[in-house]
Amino acid sequence: MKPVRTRFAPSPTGFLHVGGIRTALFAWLIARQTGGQFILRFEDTDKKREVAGAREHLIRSLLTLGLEYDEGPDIGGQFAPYTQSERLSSYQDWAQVLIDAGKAYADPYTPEQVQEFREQARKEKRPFLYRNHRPENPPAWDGTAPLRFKSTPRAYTRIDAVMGSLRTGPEVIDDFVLIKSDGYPTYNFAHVIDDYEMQITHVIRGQEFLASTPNYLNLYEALGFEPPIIATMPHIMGPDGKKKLSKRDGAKDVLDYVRDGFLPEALVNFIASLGWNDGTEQEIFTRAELIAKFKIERVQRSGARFDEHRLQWMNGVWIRSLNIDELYDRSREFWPKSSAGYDDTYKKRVLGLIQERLKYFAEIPALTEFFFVDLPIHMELIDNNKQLKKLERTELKQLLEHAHVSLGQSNFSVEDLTQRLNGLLEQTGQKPGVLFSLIRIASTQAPFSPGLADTLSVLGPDVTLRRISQTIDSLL
RNA sequence: GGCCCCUUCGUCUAGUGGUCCAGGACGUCAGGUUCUCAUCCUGAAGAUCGCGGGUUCGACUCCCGCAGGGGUCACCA
Repeated sequence: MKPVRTRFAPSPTGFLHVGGIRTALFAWLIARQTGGQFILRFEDTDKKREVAGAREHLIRSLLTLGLEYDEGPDIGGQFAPYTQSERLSSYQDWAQVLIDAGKAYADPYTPEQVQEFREQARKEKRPFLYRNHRPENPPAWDGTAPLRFKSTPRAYTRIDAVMGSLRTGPEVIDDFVLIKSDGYPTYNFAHVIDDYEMQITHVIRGQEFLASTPNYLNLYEALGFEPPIIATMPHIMGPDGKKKLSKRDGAKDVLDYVRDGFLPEALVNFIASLGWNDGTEQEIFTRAELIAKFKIERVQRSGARFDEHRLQWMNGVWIRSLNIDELYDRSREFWPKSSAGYDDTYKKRVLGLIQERLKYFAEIPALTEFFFVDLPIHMELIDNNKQLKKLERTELKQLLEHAHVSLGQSNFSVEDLTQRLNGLLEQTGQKPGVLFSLIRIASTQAPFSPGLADTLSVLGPDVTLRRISQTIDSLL
């Protein structure tokens, strides 16, 4: 058995969205579960479309999600280089092989002429096939004209690891361009050569390549290469469920999710579960479980819609699974400016209180602000509270004064606070819905907060009593 | 238009002839957990399995049509 080698081969034309990441993830999983290699290759044969910084961005996206590769443009490897623009001589050599075998020829037409053929076909509502115009005696290829593949049209029945058995007729086979007039190979040619030379065993790619795969098969035959196992992934759809998720339609960069405080393990879990499951009712998978359980045959053939709600839920599950030290470590850069003067111990206590309500780290400032600064008095929190608005201001004031006295004697441990809070309930004869709401609002001025005793304990006596006093004053 | 792929609750999905008048999860709604938000627990609503034919004692599951959606038909990948 040949060692498994999979690859992810993006073109450096932009960022990586969830669709791209999923392809990379599945390729990575296959490599990891078989002890094989995962290779990164840049397909940069279209100079016009290249975006500055895209290479670094792509690499960072993969590494951030933990999809580390064994060979790649920046780290090299046995089959370096891993950037197509640096492999031109390879393509030249194989092009020559094809020319010598009578399997490639120079395209004698001008782009305008080819365009005309195309228009004509379109007008006749027929698919465009270049080979209908294949020249009888093409000139020798001097590198200035496109080099075309001389195809041998035939039907194919093939097995796609995801799509299953696929059948196409000879009408889909055409003489596609191998080498462009600018000297660069097309994707169609370059990837076949590279996959062969890099000994790639599994090609995992998006559905947009499904239609051209028979052409690649034809080229593999002409070159005498054994084709790799091919797995074609359905597209991930945008929110409308129709179009494939694309950058134009607001598909987000995966790194944007990381920037918003989504955990890589949650992102990986979520992306894997878009179109794949292990047949059980398990939803949460660790990286190790994915490696152990992933099966390309179980990947869904239909496109899946990207549901951010579900991602948030899953991220929350992952956040809750972390111990407090690790959670704190991972959330460091998300704390509000106002927390700067507070030490790690304090912030960890705060984090412990909000852990179960966090969906992603970018919510931390909104959830924790009142632990660091006094929020302005929000009287409408009282006025809009359906229990509190029934009471006179003097009554509210009295309740807070009682609380101030009792809490003033507390050591502010959670136990003591709980006891005193319960004591106040008896003393005032009020229901928790009234008393606790009031104290909670007075001491936080926030629309919501963690449990009262926990919150007060973290806030401490100085802050708690000061804020209660301030609220009393503003009730006058 | 040709060719190819797809089609189960709003969403992600389980399901490979009978155990499915279809199961789980997210979301939604209701109730509970001494206050809010969240977590957690319980419960509810939610899919005549795209439609129509067939095969079969029996079909979500097999076959054939149709419809809808998507992809592709570049010197882009």
